[in-house]
Amino acid sequence: MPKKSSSGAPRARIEDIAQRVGVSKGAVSFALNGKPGVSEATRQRVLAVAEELDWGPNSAARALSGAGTSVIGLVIARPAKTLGIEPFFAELTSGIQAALSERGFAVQMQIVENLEAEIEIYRRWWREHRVDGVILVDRRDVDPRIEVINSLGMPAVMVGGPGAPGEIPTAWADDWEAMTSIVDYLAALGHRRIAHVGGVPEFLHSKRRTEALDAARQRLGLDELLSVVTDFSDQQGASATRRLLAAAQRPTAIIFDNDVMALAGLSVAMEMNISVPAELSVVSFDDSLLTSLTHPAITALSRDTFDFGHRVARLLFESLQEPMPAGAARNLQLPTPVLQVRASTGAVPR
Amino acid sequence: MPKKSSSGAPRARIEDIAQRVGVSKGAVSFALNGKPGVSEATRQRVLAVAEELDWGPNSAARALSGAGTSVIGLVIARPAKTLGIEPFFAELTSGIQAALSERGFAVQMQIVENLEAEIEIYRRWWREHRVDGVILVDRRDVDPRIEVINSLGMPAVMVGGPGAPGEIPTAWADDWEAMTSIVDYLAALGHRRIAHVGGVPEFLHSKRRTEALDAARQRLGLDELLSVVTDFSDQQGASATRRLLAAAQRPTAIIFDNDVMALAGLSVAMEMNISVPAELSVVSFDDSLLTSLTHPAITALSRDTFDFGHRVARLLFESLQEPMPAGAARNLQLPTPVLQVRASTGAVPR
DNA sequence: CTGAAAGCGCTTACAG
DNA sequence: CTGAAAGCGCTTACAG
Repeated sequence: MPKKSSSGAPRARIEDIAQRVGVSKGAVSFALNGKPGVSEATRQRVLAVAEELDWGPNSAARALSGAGTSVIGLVIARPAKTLGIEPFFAELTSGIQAALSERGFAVQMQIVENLEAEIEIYRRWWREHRVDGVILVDRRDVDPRIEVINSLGMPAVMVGGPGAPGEIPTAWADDWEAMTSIVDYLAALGHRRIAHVGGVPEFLHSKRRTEALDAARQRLGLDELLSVVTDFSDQQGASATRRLLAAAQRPTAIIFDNDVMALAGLSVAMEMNISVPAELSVVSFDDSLLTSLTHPAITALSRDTFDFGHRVARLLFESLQEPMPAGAARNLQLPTPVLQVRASTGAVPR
Repeated sequence: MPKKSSSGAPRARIEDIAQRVGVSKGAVSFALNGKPGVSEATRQRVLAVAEELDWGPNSAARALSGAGTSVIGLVIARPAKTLGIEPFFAELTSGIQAALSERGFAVQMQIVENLEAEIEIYRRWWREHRVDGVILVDRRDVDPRIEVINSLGMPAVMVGGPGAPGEIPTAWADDWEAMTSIVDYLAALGHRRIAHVGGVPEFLHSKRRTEALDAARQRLGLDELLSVVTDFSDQQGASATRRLLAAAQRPTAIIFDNDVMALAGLSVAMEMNISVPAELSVVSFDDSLLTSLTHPAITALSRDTFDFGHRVARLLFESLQEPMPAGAARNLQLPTPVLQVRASTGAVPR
């Protein structure tokens, strides 16, 4: 319970404007909100005085009289250490914010350690009327959040697909096609031993990628290699790479599920004196500044993550305005990421 | 104005609890908030029913009756592109959140392009009672935010020092000493031509570092070299490095003001076939996963940024509880970052 | 076109 | 120990 701050002018209320202008509070409210019921002359006076007093609506009062909070929640359940380094979320958040602030919404954000904590936060935020809706990221293959969100009746958008989870609108890019485009490219360069350092298999996008890789290998008659499972961290990316490169028949190309692991993998190759791309091609599934910072720069799937965030936020707004009829769900397929070829990939070593 | 969501159970109110238990709303409020005025038996019944109904306080109602919003604001005025990649802010934010969520506070975050936009957000958030206080980062040498915050009377903590700006409590680490420790270390390795790829000179910490470097050079009798000014971005870091390394008398060591630029600088050195650390030592002022991901790993000043955020948040809580008497200001000096020596530094080339 | 009044869900003196 | 009532700052039918 913070006390009133000592200095600073008291913040104006509608009452103050009403007194100065000499009309009722109701009239001021109508004038400020552009509703009919006041003369144009009164409206102008009200607006002028509001400006002069630097008035703004008390968000608590507004929320209490049914207007909603104009706050959107975003919870990310990943270890803070690895999160900090992943440019993806910062860009996504920027895009979300850009769309939200156009409409006077703010983003309330929280980083937590696991899914249980994430779910508990949704419950609390909803119970306490802290947000009007949430954006869910890192969709799971089997995702307990969906049932919770639906039972709460909380407006939400899920990032990750394909397929609509119950009534929750979903925005997704085609990870299958994306992975296929990488494998086709590497196969065209002559690679037949293509390894994959994947992410958390519980994440739907990770699973889709691994499945797509297997399908492509079969279609193209490539060697069967395991996809290594990691937690997306640099450590696990590095140790997976070490294991792969130490094998008798080492791969000629490795696909990493994110930019951080690709970077770590590149370092490991240098450590082991394996030249990239002469002896090993490296591809990252995520693009970011990181991938062009290295030497050689890393070939990566590129997408406009800022725009992605922007679209996701707009999708959420649509649901806020007219909640889904039961059974229906809005879906938004985003552009498939495009391969940005850089110096880390080349023809298979002869 | 979002409509009520279609599905989902209605959220319980104090009224609902009062009806079930058969007491007044006031009694329920006392019971829930642990205040005297209700019998222990009643309190237990109330708590049980609240639990059963999954009740939580409507934050708008609470805020409106004077309890504050339990929301802290954080605005970062840096280009989203470079921000995404800087682990510093994500770790700081995590630390802040850890301290805040212990007390039921949430963080409202916004990334903006410039200082003017940042200031406008503070005004709006305060006008609209959206936050109880804010945490300011990237302190400027001449910082217009200080006057704005003071005139609003908004509780705040400034990250960056030294010295207290007006009445705003300040948390800071000693950048002067930190820079000195780097230069001493490099000088001990025999380096005499030490260059510096600095950040935005308007930022107080950047300015302090540059001054400390000049002082150390003079004290140690090192060669005078300019500190290059950048915007902290990888591009400017890379081009500054190229310029430095192309000079007739190139430096034998370069100090980079953040990890992203150090990474970019390392890539440039590789591009130019300048071996690190044999021909060039590289030091980063920021430590993060990035610096250990490279090959060679980068020597860097290391600090516990998570803990930093935690302390900053606690400092803000203190001000929320008892606002500063005019003139007084709380200050918190944080541990000076410690040099983490890695493979990117070595003896001066002979 | 305008005013007076009730209501949103809490908290908190004030009576009993 | 408990209840009835006022108040926080808005919005919104309801009368005039």
